Amino acid sequence: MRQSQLFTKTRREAPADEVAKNAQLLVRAGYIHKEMAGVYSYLPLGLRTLNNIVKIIREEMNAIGGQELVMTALQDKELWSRTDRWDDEKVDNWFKTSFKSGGETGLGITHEEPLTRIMTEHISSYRDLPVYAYQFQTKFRNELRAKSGIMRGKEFLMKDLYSFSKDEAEHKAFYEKAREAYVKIFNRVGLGDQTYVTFASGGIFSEFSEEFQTVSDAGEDTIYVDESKKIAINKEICTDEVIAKLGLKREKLIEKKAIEVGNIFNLGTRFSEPLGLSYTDETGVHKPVVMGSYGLGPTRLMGTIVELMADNKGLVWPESVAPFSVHLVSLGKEGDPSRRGGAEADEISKTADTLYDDLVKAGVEVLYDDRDNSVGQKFAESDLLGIPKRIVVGKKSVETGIFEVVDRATGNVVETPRAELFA
RNA sequence: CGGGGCGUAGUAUACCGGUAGUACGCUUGCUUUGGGAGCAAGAAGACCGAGUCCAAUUCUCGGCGCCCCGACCA
Repeated sequence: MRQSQLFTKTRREAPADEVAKNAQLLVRAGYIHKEMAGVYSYLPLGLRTLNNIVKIIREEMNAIGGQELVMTALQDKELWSRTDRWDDEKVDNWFKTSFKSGGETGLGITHEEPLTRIMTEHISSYRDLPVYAYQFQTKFRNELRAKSGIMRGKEFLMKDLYSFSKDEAEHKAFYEKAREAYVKIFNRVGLGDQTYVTFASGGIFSEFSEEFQTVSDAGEDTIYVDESKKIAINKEICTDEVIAKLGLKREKLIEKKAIEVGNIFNLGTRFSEPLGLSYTDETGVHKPVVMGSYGLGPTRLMGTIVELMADNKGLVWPESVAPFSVHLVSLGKEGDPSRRGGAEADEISKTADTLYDDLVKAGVEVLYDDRDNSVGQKFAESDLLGIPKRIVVGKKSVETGIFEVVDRATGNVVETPRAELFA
């Protein structure tokens, strides 16, 4: 894409109403727009980044047998009443509204209920199980206080997968696969080293749930990490009893701040029983389906990547999620060759144009800064945008066919012959 | 929800009970071009409502919005 066509602009200064690093940089770089407190729009660069994250998650969910669907945002009050999760006393962050025709509805905070009901129409025999279904959907949570930029909003994208299994053993087996899939996802987006499987409260569902916590001072959670075993315990439940149960030693645990980037809940029959999701086993006996839920927020993940990787010049994206893989920066200017320096500038511009076309033809995702701005501004903006590789087209490139390739993360510069740019 | 703070051009900010200033950005022209360029000219602003006052962007009250600390986060 030509940058002259990109409608978003960068800003030199951070917005006054943001404190979180992720929001400051994403707004400055034109990736997102704040609509209201805790409510953000994703602009072209932000959406491309988010879509890349979604794509990675989708691939890993499909790899473990997940079937993608999408459910509604509007929720059926009657359904949620059956599991006792409609009452504001029980769940306090609903956005509720009413139909003109009468009756109440709410915007989905999670989707155990609707999916369980859907499954009652499709699951009736042991032959129908197991089933793994997931979606990417905007969730709405009426948080009293949004904070931390895109990491804790009132409206946010969530991948939620639900598993439906015959029994505990089958559930457990999938649970292990889902955990492995999560590990792969965090590795692929570059957070693997700092992300820990963390034991936390199972809430109303079970003794423990598992969280994936990425160590960061921007986090809201406190966890105790055993670095050698690569697992952690959430502070909420970190008692001597729990430590012993998990086979850990208090002396080896280190306190860290962390961001919860994913979680897995054992749901048991918490939803299948009240909603009547059961199957007939081989012997003709009716049994409730055993469920699990597996959440992962792509938008929060995007914020977490910013928090961990950005530097004092701006965003830094790993190749796997970057909105473009190459930022082609032309130092030339299309123009009148008869003017002083004009011929040279025009040559540079033409060289860059041709390189852009060839890169696009080769299938490279490239953002081409073809604008007529000062060099300093172009480089500063390029740093802010955080695209992993920058190819600079200058005088030298025209004369020698050698291009400067700058690695955004390390700042390393490599003089590269044209042919190798396509490698 | 408890406590605190703040609402001034697109953005970031200053001052002031009497004509609202600066920087970036934007427009036009000329110059400039390897790290957010220079000169000149220009467009653009007081969240909403009520009150006090000769006069309110400024003071008071209410509303709305935003931020921070805490609480909450199935």
